[in-house]
Amino acid sequence: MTTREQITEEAFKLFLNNNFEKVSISAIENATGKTRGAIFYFFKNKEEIFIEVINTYMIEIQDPFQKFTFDKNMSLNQFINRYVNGINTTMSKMLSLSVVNIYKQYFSLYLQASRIYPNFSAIMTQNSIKETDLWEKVIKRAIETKEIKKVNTRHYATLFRSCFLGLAFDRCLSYGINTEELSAIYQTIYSQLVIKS
Amino acid sequence: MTTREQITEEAFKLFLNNNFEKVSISAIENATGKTRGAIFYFFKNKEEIFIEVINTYMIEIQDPFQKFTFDKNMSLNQFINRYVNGINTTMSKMLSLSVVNIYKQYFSLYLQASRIYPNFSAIMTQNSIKETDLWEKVIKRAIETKEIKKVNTRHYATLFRSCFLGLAFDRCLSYGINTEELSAIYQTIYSQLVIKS
DNA sequence: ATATTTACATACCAAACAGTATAATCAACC
DNA sequence: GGTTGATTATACTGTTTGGTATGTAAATAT
Repeated sequence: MTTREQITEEAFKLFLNNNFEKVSISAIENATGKTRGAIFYFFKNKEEIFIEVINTYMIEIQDPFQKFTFDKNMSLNQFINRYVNGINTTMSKMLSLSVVNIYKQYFSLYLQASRIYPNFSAIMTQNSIKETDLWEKVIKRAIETKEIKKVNTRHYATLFRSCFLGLAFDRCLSYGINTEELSAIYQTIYSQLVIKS
Repeated sequence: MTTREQITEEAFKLFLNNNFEKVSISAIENATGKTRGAIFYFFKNKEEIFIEVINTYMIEIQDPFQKFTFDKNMSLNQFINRYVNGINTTMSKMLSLSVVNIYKQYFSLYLQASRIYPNFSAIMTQNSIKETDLWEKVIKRAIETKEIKKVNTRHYATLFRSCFLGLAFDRCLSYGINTEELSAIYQTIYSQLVIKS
């Protein structure tokens, strides 16, 4: 791993646990074992380190998840399973770096970024719309194929998306989110929509 | 308004827009028109100001909402309307103090508090459980009275709660939440559960 | 009338901070 | 083996920070 990558990774961990202002260059020195000289050789200032952290660990990492293959023949049920699995793997990736309470830290960093990183809000808004659109497509197809009843597709798309976010946020200060519970809730909603044959 | 209240209110506005570390005592001086002497006469240190802010604007303000009258005879449909209205009024109260993007600021403060305010996580966890319990009670009654179909009450209680939170968080960086949309989504879920007579 | 408390204001300080200037080290290449 | 450029270490600086020490005018109590 290059020095630049080391600095970014350690800074990421620090920014997860503390506010931008609280993370001092000295702290990054200690965490990386490098000195001021090395840090300011690669980065112009602290903000630039933050930008790099967000690019690496919040924007690029989300991309493959956003673009995860949308199979034309996928049923809503399959999509739900795929979605929950996607959440699982993304978060495993995170957990391999950090330690505990990943959601709380992630949400915190997310809001920090919205203050410091230019265009962050715009990028995340785009992602949100894209994901909801994806949900809607799948739901529409599920209605066409008579997998589920006819419902307001936009509302259900929003619901499927918000439901995970909301649960994650609600639980982020306590015992955290549980993939099985999330999956079960999705199944409960689904079971009210599905046309039993 | 007492000096103490003035300091608390101005500090609240500052803490909504900036991280704890970024809000300097000087900033509070400027915002209130008072001086260091006054501030440290009423508060031991910056943390104590923060604690007071959280007590006043996050904990006490939520209490009446948490305890909002649960009428034994209330249908799920009525409860949903009451809930959405409750959100509306709570947020109006906030808006009268602050300016824009209230959810983003509120979530940010919420996560700040979880780091600085002792027991904040525990208090909020309790609130969360209480609210979900309340939803579950109403749903159970709605099943008993044959208002709605038989469903997994815990899952739907969690869903009804998470749905608002998730939508609010999802939209907090963009155009914000819309009460009509929220209401419509709740109605869409409800319409799949209701037994049409 | 005097003493004491309340409610601030002013001046100051040590520590921590981000960032800079410069020196030292290292590897690669001629 | 000396030169060059990339990388890292060290020493330092001006500024900002939270907090304190002290002062003081008015209110209240005795």
